[in-house]
Amino acid sequence: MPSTTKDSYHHGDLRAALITTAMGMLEQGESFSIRAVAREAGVSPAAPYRHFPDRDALESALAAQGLRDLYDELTRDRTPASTPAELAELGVGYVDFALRRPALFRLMFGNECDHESEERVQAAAAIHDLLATAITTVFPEGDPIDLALAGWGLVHGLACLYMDRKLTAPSSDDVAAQVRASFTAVLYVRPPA
Amino acid sequence: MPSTTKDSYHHGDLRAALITTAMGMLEQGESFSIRAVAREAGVSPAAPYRHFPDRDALESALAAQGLRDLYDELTRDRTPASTPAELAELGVGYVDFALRRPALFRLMFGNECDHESEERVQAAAAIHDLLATAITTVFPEGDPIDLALAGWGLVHGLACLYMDRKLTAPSSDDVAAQVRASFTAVLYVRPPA
DNA sequence: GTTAGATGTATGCGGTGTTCACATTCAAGG
DNA sequence: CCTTGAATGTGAACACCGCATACATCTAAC
Repeated sequence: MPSTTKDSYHHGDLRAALITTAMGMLEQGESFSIRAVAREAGVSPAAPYRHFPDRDALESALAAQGLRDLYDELTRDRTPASTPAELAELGVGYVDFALRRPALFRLMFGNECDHESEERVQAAAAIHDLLATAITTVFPEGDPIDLALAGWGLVHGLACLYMDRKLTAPSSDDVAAQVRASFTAVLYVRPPA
Repeated sequence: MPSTTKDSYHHGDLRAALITTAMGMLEQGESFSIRAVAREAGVSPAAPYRHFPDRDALESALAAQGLRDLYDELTRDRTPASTPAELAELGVGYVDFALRRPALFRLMFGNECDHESEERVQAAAAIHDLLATAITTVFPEGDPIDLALAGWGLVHGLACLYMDRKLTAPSSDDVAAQVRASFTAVLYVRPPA
């Protein structure tokens, strides 16, 4: 069984080590570079290219992992959303994830994600399904496509705006409160006759 | 009157030339680098640093210009929004801007925008006001803060998602239609009793 | 006119992604 | 068991980047 540390010429499981190392860098502070990841993994700058054709491929692997993490967070300790309030909590979870792991979130949603990696599309599809079923359950009479569009757009926009400091809140609890408030505001407002 | 082309040791108006050159690069294709801008302006790589302390400062100037452009687009040929449909058109304009000038849009909204440049905050404030008055005019009875949060979040999220290909549409007209559809879907949906 | 400040240049440092030739190791077949 | 080929690592290099520092040149104000 090959170990994770490099006690010989060959690393053992460099691919996994690169991913966890890069993920660790993403968690604390923006930047991550292939060279820095290689350095921290105790390997030469060219070694990562044996496992990922280029930087985008590594990013894609990280993004896929991030999508799975997000899905897990949104489903853990929660029954499928069946009320507007529970739907709002999905949004709160989405925004919270973005603010706790902004660099990863950017990798997941903030680029054109190239030409799909299979695990990535699959992880994204799981989240899409989660949203779609929640929407149709909570609003059986509305247009599910348009409502999902609006719901995703709303929480994604809030996530980005908080992440980039265009909106601010004193604490993550306040962020959550504002997400809920915007959600109910838009749900219960009546256009004037 | 100094010309824009470099016919002598001094450029004439390098600061403006750098901004327009960089803006031109942003318009077509993502990247822009200080060195490339300097190259295209026919000037040495270090020259820009006489006019901008660092890259962020140039980006801030570009972002400010972008914010003014966005404001102009949102107000040109339009009366102040007084109906939900007109409010939706503001959102359509916002998303359309993002898709026509994605690299600039990212500079405007996709980073922490550091420590404010004065022209930048001012340009941003103008847009905030535009949104706030539109919201209070269209929904005099709703909570204006929460509704503005939701409205901005919605259109910003849609803009980002289309920009990063998480959502797709055949043409910009289709994007506009989907923005309107999500807007009305969320406005007229009734939470089940 | 001289001189001081503004503006441009040349050069260099440390960083990046990526490639290429080469080294080492592992795993399979004779 | 030994050979051999594929997988995986190394080292050096290229072209780019942001940025700093020392120096050159021009302009404007006294």
